[in-house]
Amino acid sequence: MVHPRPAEGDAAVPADERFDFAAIDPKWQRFWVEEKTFKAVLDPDKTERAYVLDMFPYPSGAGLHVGHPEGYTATDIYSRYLRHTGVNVLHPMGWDAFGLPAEQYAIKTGTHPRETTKKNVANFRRQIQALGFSYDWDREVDTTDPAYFRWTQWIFLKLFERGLAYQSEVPVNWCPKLGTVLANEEVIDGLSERGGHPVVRRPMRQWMLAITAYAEELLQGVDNLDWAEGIKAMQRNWIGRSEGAEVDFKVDGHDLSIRVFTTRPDTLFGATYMVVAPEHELLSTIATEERRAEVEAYAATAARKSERDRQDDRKEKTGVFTGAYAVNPVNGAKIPVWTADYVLGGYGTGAIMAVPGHDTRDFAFATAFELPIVRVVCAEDGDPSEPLDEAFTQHGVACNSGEFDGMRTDIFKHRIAEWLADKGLGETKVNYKLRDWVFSRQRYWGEPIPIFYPCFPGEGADRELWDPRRGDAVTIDYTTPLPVPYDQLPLELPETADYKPNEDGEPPLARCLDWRFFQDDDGNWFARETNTMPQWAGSCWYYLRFTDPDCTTDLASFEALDYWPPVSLYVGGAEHAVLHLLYARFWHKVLFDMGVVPTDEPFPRLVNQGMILGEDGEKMSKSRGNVINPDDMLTEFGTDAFRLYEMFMGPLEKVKPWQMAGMHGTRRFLYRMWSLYQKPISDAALPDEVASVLHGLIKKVTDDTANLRFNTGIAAMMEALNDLLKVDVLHREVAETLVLLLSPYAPHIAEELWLRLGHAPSVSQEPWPTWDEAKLVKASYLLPVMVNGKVRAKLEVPSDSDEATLEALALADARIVKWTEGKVVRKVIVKPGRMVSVVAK
RNA sequence: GCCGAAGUGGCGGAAUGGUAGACGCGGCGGAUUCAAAAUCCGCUGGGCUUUGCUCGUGAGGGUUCGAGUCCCUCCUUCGGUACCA
Repeated sequence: MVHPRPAEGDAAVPADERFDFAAIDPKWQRFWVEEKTFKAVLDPDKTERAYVLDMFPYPSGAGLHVGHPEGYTATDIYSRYLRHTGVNVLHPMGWDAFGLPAEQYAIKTGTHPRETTKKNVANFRRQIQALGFSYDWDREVDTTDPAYFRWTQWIFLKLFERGLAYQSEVPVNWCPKLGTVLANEEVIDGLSERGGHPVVRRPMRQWMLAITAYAEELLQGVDNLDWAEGIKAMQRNWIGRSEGAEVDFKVDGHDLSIRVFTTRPDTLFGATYMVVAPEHELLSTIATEERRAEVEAYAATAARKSERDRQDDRKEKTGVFTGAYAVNPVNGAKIPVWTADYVLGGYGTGAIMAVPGHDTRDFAFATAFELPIVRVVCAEDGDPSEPLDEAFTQHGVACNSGEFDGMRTDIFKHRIAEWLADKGLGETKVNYKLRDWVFSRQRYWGEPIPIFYPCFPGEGADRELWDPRRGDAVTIDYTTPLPVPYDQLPLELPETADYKPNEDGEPPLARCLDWRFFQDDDGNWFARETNTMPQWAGSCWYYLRFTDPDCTTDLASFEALDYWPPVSLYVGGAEHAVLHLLYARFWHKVLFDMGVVPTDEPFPRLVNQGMILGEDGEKMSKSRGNVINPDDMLTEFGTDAFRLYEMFMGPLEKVKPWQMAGMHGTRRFLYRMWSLYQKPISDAALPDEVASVLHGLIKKVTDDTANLRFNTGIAAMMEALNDLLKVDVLHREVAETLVLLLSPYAPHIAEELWLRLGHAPSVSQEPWPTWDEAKLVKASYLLPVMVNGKVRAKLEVPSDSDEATLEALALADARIVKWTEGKVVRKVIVKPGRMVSVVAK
């Protein structure tokens, strides 16, 4: 469709022509892509720069849903706005494309995950481009591209060099029948969710990342982040710092002690028994002969349970007495040692001193097994001899605690820790819930871990003719992990048609023998690591790659990393509140310590868009049949109406239900906007009232856009449009300003109107309008007058009236006199421009 | 349980401690039409004795000339998390 460029001053088009989005949307989308309108260029002279980033999507086969464009539209409006104000903006998009669905599809159909990914990426790109976003498409990245994951592997090697990547045997859910490892969520009552086969907890060699080494830095960094309080709280809770003390309890009759961790050393005198986790290393040592069988049976049962079951079973406390006794170091009391699965092997020391008087879990356990309960804390005015019918968990005053009686427990807590340290019985200690990150997956479609190991002929192998690539028996020395040399990166995935892990839990790569085994020049054999990285890996640093996506010498050039980061605004769903954001912050801090990046936090400002629910107020899902497809919306309502609606629904962060009727509303707004520009354009000077309204609108829209309050910014434009449609002419200044204000929100119609106003494209590169405070002032305004807190009159008063004048005007008004008659006016509060409040008794 | 967010018309939502309900949807009435859709105009929180009065922002208290907004207690919903000693 060809749009004749109208002659100067003649914007008149046939009055019956409607905004034809079906023709106009693709026209401008093509224009932007072809002209590279939104190409971001590193220009050291442009000091005002911004990096506006969306959490890049996993390109699923289902395509875009309406939640994606919510955040994308918000960042797009913001990016376009910043560009109008002269800021150099980096606004990229890419694909987090490794992941399980493509692999499962491969197992089912034999289609290579690479093919599935390629197809899905193409579809996502098409859908996203149809939304008219101002991404710099020259910076598109794909985590599955070897040129990209070369640097993911590079970072892994750096972590390995720094001792932050290591191997460990950690328990996983292993289902021998299915021949696979299962996630906690996939195990129900000790059986696999699919098929109902038994699942065991089994230690398997895994690669781990030592995120706990950064626990304190990750925690402290949270304080300075401009993120929603809720998300910051979730990160803090996940890291889970707790301060307390470790205390040694001697085991009676043994030359050994068991160390416990407690946050309440002030309750030490109340420890009436001790519990060690079923997986505790000393359990079988301390168990007495007559108790041993029962203890071991209990430990075996506990080992068989998945974490999920252990959580589900927690209402009912179980446990077994070991027969052993420990000595309380503060009072010499002999207390029984039990084992119970409410004590976790992986936290603290895997053993606790139980204080049933002051811990709810210990109280429940002591009650169930009839163990003694002693009060050692009471309220300030409480009675130390009063029995406890539930655990008293607050701080208070120490009692039944020997020499410490009467001391406030919050002080006692620190005093006793020092006392224990002096006596060599313990020390203060900080613990974190955060665990090291299990970084390996027994899967095909992920980044290969760039590590290899020496290997040797296995038992019974013929040493002379031995060749592990033929499947000869092999012994791999996993204790000697060797890094793939940097110049051999990327280490790419081998081709295979077999994507399933085998019955031993070995990943598919283990069967790619030609890839797995190789010889050095001296004829020594080596075996590659066959686990791959988890999906999180690629998303841990993609925001750095966007700054310089084609760099071949570094993950990005120094100049790019110095110029663009940190991300000035990061927008995405709250479902990534913990894992992605914590992992990315971790990698970023390591890179910062290495001197690779200049800032210690990657995302100083984060906004989480609220989920969009279905029209029924429920989460959108196929099974509920309440899914809205963006493609359908674009066809029926146009891109701009869709963008406007998603922003007009309510505040960005809020959870909001979809309302199809709302789409009609924003489309109608655009039709009306189009019809406004059918009016004759006047070059006359603006009348004062019009100028006042226009400048008020500029101020409101500017303020709302800059602060991401898009819903009210749109409302202001709707309101202005309603007024403007009532007059016969459209002043050129109004016409042009309005197009500019609209352009970040509804860029297609804005480009078209800008063209028809006689300008060359693109409106997106025009300067943002500014307002003049002086022009906001009107000659008079409506002043509400209250009597005793109720509005009784509204007076039209001159804008320049002073307080005394306003007070006089208010008190003289007949409607006010009616309410003050026969009363004494005690006080008059006058706020010029706001209201007058009269107090009369 | 704990942490976080939020409760305002028929619905989505607006309101620097200062006219509660902007804007949009829906509804009602009208114009246009043979008719309908679309479009345009007007009205639209409840109640009443309707130039006006009164009630009204989850419930109850409090601070203030004035509270949706600030403080206290409680209720409900949503999100996260959980035997973390």
